[in-house]
Amino acid sequence: MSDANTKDPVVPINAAKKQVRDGKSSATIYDIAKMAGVNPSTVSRALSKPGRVSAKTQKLIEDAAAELRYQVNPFARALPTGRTNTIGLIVADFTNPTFFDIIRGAQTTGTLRDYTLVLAESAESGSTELTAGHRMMATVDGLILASPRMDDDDIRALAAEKPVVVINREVTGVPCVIPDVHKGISEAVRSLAANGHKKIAYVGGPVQSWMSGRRWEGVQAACEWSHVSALRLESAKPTVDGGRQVARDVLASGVTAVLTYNDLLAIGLMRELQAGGMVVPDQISIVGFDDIFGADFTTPPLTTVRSPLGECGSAAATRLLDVLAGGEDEGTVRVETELVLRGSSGRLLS
Amino acid sequence: MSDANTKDPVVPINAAKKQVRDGKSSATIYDIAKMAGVNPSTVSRALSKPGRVSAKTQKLIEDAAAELRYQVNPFARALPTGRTNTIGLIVADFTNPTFFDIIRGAQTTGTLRDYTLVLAESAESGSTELTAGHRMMATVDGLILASPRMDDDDIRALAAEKPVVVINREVTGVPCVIPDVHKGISEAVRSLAANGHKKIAYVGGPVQSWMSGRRWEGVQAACEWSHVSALRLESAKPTVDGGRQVARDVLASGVTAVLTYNDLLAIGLMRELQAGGMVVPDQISIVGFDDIFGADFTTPPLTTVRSPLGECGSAAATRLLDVLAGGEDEGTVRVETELVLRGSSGRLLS
DNA sequence: TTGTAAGCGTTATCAA
DNA sequence: TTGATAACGCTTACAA
Repeated sequence: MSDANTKDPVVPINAAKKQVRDGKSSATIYDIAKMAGVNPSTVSRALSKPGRVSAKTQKLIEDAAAELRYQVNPFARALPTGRTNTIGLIVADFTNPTFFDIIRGAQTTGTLRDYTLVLAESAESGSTELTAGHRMMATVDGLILASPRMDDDDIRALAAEKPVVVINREVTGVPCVIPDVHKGISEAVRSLAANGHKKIAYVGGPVQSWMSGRRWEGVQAACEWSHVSALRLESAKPTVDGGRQVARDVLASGVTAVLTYNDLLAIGLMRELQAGGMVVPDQISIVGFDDIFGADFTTPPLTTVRSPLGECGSAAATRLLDVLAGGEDEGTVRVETELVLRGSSGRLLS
Repeated sequence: MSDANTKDPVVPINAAKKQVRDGKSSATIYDIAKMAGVNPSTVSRALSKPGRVSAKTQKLIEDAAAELRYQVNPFARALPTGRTNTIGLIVADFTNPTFFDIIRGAQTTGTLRDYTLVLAESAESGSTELTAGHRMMATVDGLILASPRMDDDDIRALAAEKPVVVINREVTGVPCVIPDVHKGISEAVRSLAANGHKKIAYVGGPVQSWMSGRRWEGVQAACEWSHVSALRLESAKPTVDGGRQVARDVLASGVTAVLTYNDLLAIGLMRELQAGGMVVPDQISIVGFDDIFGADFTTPPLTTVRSPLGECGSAAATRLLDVLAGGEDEGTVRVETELVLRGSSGRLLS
């Protein structure tokens, strides 16, 4: 009776693996139990929640576990509990550095709280994004959605399955964390106005982008307040290339300053303008959005409204983990934006 | 008999979860079996490997699965098989844009082959990195290590557990994918020599960095070949800031051109030099390494030896997945580097 | 405080 | 070709 294996009539499913384990791979709670002379369930108790077991056996078990270099098998644990200790993060586009900071933020705080981060790109359309979301739901305890293209109802459908936190967008009924554009934009517009600009343009991002809409609203409001006129231009895509393409519209519009939906657009626009012989900021001021990596590499360095994306990522992870830990949480968390005044904006010389 | 739950003497472990499932959450092969009027094991066969089941029942089962919106439970599957359909990627530093391309590459090809990518940062020292690696091993089928600080033996120890592929470094006995610096560097040095440079410096990265060593060797070889003298300078850290700090050493060395271990160093160096009044490339040429995102944002845009990092990531994932699919694979795959000639290098004017 | 045993969803062995 | 069933490693209700 001491060794059940010897009289086991059926060959274990993967004898090969077993052999390996006996050699070096990870031990199970059964191994620990045998070594400590207790029952496996006691081992389980000792190793999961503290204090459910006498101090003596606790030590016995911990020692055995250490000696055997025990590591829980997350899959075996997930099966009965349903908890995976994993959170998912879906970003719209790996190609966009905006998401780098978000990923980093989420990863860091996830790891801190002993959660694994799994990453997916939603590419393409809102529908494939929804599919990706559903698929991911199978493996994670909760999900962070960064700038999803899905519509609100789809997001709520996802949120009905498991906890979801949305970044860069507000969806009622779902916890969200968004940069509060107000402060940063008014600082930007005030700065522009103070430098004598009377007419500015906002270059929008994708039309479906919730964030782009908010930024445009913010620009309008701030302009009104500062008595400068604002007009909206459209970009084909929110990239450096899109920025280059919109240069002629900017020129044609006759504005002396432009805010763009994001830094990539701003950089493309600036370079195209410079290539055409214009001097930034002497002839035109350019202000980007986000303060992505590399925004200060340009000459002049880009003035931009900083979105604390890393903070968003980490705030989102924190909220998600809090909900998973049993907290109730709804509504929107706002992180402050601020103007980062660098060289691409300033007084008109002419 | 129609509802087993009512007469179940023992309350299921997570009755709450069960209820949810009955409402909407995912069905199991038992549900499908019941619906299709077959045994669960038949469902398993039908759904895993094709052709092990009669066409008729196959269809029956597939229809039922579709109707129930069945999704395998990866955890349940992982338990008996040991296969998780997950690969791990450990990067040294989230803060370094170099890794984003690698992540993107690995992610993309992983997803393509239906594998999930889990991400970890190894932060700090080689020892925590080893720990992270071991921990990760529990959850993944294989591991990609990007520029690890671990020593070769540790990497081999990891590789003994499960398939490992290393990026940006060569470890004998472990499949590696590395940029072949030779071509890119000789192009760079030739270009510099053709522009009349006689004495150039290489600004090294972290001393333990395998890659930095190879690059220095490459520079030496290429310089010898082109009859220009090469000297090596050290940086405190491989960042923009590190680049700024090394500026005075560069100045003191009297070289007219410098290659740096990476683009970040080059950018920092260039800005510091420019801030001190030097004109790039008229007074000094600067060549970076990697061609990271943003390398072309500078003025002048950075000349750099491009490492196809995305390709490395995707090649590593491909190799790993091939090994997991049963292929034998060792040795090193090299991806070609090339000079990207932009504005920061050129002829000396003086 | 500890042991017993059922159950999580899947795969794989064996028998039919 | 299909059905019955043990096994994967862990958690937890219940009994002791």
